[in-house]
Amino acid sequence: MIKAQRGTKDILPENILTWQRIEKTARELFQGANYKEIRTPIFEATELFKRGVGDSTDIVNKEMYTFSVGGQNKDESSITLRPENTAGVVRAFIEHGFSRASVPVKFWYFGPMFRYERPQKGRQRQFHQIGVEMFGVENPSADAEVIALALKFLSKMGIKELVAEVNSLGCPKCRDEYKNRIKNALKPYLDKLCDDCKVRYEKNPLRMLDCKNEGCAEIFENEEIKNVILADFICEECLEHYNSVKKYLDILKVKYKENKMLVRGLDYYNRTVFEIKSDALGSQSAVAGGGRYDGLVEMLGGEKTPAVGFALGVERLYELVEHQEEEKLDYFVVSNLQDKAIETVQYLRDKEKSADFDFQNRKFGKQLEKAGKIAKNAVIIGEDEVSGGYYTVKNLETGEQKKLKLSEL
RNA sequence: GCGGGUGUCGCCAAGUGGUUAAGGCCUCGGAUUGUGGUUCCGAUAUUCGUGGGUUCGAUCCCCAUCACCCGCCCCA
Repeated sequence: MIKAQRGTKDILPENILTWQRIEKTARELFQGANYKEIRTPIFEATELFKRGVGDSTDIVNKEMYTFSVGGQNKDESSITLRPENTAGVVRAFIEHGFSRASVPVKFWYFGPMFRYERPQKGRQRQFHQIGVEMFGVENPSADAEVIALALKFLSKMGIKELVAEVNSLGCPKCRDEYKNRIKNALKPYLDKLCDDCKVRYEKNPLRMLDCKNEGCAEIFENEEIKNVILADFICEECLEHYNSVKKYLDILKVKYKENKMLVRGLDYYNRTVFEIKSDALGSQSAVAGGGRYDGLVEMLGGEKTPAVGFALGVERLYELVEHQEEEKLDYFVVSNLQDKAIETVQYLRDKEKSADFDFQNRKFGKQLEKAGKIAKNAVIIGEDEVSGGYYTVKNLETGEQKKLKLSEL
């Protein structure tokens, strides 16, 4: 038997209502905030993600669905199922000349992403993200709007008491200096670090900071090291930007917590980064995450354009929201006169009522039993009704019956 | 990629080395050829994730494999 591929899931009718509610809430909220929906392709040139997401990230190194199709030149034909959507949106932004559009350019999206990982709770190989991207605004009010929007969306979905964790990674310049200071401080302990951290030490020292390895954590607890880590390293401009973000968050009454250890795993972030977590999710606790990526548009060949955005994991959100029951049909037509039944159902549907009938023409009692399970009302059509020129409508909750004309249904 | 756990009908779930693998829900049929959601009766797993092995015999023992779950890593 052929089964759904590992790490993929069918979204069944019994679950679809919640998905639709998520999508509807997103559309209304984001469009109301002047974000336009954008739908970009599921696959892109592999090169886009290598440059965009970053060569040193796990996503690019071991989690991409990459394959070649046709063509002789492998570089040209190598495509990848998108592991995230910021790179694709940036590509579209550049390709369609949005840098000429009036600032800010604001997009939102909803769609499947693909990462080849070991599946777990809150982690699938095909998963869905909802996200927003805002281009062209360096002002910290943009960062605050995006963070507030993420929280607003979650609260509209009925999830309260979530707190955003925020941090600033500084700009490339001050961050490099910070990296060097951390490397210098940790140099004497290099041997004691875990293997992963030894690699990170060279490639991306900042990512050592959220290492879960006990040995490493112990080293970072060391007074001297801790001081270096926790020291404010960001430059004047970055600090001013960060402080303004926090000021705007206060104005927006957004609850947030500063977390200096917060480092995002994608290379394109600078300055503001944030994450929204829930402890109801187990070890995959981040529902949403994002930040500023002022260098990405230029890196992908566009004009230098500041940008900020977030992405939210729909499957993780799904775990947190309350699910609603399927709504009952307005009418179920109960009749052993099939001609009448199918005709009446059509009539009801034309009047924008939800309606169905028994295609099997089962016994009256069985039809009514089924009606009781899936509909609010039964429309009964038998010999009496046909000869009398009326329809019997039975309210299936109260048991009350009425004789009505067709136009009164 | 590395550790730990699980795998019996669509769903939940008992079970034991030996003739027919409990039960509940759902579904279907009947009691009831025009009035349901209560009740009663009946039907539905040549089969116990898959493939091997041990054994006179295995759902229950062993090995492998796959899938799922929980951690690590990383991310949404």
